[in-house]
Amino acid sequence: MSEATIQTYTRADEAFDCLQTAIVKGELIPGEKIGEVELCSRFNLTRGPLREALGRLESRGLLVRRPHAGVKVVSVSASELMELYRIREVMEGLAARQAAERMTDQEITDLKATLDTHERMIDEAQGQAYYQAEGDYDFHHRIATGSRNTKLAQMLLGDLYYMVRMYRYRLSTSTGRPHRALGEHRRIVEAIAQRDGELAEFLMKRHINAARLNIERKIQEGELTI
Amino acid sequence: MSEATIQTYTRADEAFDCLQTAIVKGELIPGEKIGEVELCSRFNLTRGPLREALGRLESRGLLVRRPHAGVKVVSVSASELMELYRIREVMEGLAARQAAERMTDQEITDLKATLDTHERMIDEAQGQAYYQAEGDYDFHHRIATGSRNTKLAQMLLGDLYYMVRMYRYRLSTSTGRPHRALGEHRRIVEAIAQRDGELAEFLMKRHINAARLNIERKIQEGELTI
DNA sequence: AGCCTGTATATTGTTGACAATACTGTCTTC
DNA sequence: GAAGACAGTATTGTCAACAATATACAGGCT
Repeated sequence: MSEATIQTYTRADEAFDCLQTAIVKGELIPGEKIGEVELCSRFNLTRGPLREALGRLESRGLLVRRPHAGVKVVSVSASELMELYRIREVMEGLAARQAAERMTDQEITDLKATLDTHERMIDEAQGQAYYQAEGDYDFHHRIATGSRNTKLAQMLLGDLYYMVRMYRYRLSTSTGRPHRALGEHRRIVEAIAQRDGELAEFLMKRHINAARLNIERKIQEGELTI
Repeated sequence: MSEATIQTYTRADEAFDCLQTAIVKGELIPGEKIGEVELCSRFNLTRGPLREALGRLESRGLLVRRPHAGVKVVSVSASELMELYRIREVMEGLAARQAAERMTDQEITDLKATLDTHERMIDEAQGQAYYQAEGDYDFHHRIATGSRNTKLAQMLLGDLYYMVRMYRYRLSTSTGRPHRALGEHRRIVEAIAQRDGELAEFLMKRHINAARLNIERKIQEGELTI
């Protein structure tokens, strides 16, 4: 049965996916109040499944809801975005450490291969921040999964990354940073390949801290308004 | 208006709270399949709001849902529970550090006062694990809130604690551990009072690690089956 | 003129009925 | 006698109408 893995998708799941990507891609702008009927016609849904999806999104912190008053996309302030990076720092540090202990050799080989792909992507898609961001996302995704820590991966992939990506979509990566980030990625993978969990954790924390400082600097220089 | 803060509660919120506490208190046992209509009659609800609540709970990882097949309470294995503690270790470490930097003097004073209350609780309610657990929860709750990191507090209080409490309800605290835990709490508060974030983080991580080892030992000794 | 109050309206919350799907038991066949 | 297929049933997913509430606007009062 090749179709055994085809899980039946319910309308609520569909609604959830649609809304989540719409929020991440910035089609629904933060702070904007959105009506239920408008969303229904927009995504061809009925209100039942939609409300279920809204509940899930609210629970994940992507929406805020006031009873009888409507829902709106969450708007994260600059300081809150920085706090998000602080959380990522410790959680992904843990993920890197556990990945070093638990990833299979095959997974590590694949991870190295993806880094090569990313390098080509950065060279080819010169300045196209979108693809660079996707590459970065891919890397962190693999580490989170490689940790074999179900809840940790769930929290990173299901919660934090969506919120971070929501902002990464609209801020261009600074020139030079992608190459530096790639170098940092390589060192982290090196540590994982050597099964040095402590080092992998340290390097990952420093990597995310660098990304945070990069954004912080941009905000202070006024290049970026959130 | 003293009633300005009375947020209108919707039936879905009610359903969510009911189910969450029912799961945490063990009234709904893990792995057990539960029907929607049964839940409705049990909590005097209708299926609409209930389904919304189920969606939220699934999104938080307290329930697992298979389309057209029903929902069941998530059953966390022993190793998964240990992973939960690993996550707590890094996240609460961060919370303690930020709390040391940001809590007001008043909050610290209050925190010290609650520790005195906990001490009395432990002495009086000799062996009554329930109250001891509540005191412990209270302490960690205050630290998380004191971090002034909205998302961090949300993830700790809204996600992790419920899963941990779900198991703490059914496992008795070992004799001797409450007093030791209280001592550890005192040292953490001491570090926070001295605004020593680094120390607070270290002590909190060690505290949670000790709790993890305590449970791990019990499981290995067979005193505890999950 | 500004503020408060009351009503109208539009939006959200809720309900119960209907449709689709997975499980269970029985019957048939090997 | 056991295994597979079929149908019935019970449960979940979906829908559209109804009720409740917050916002907005208009009118009156201070």
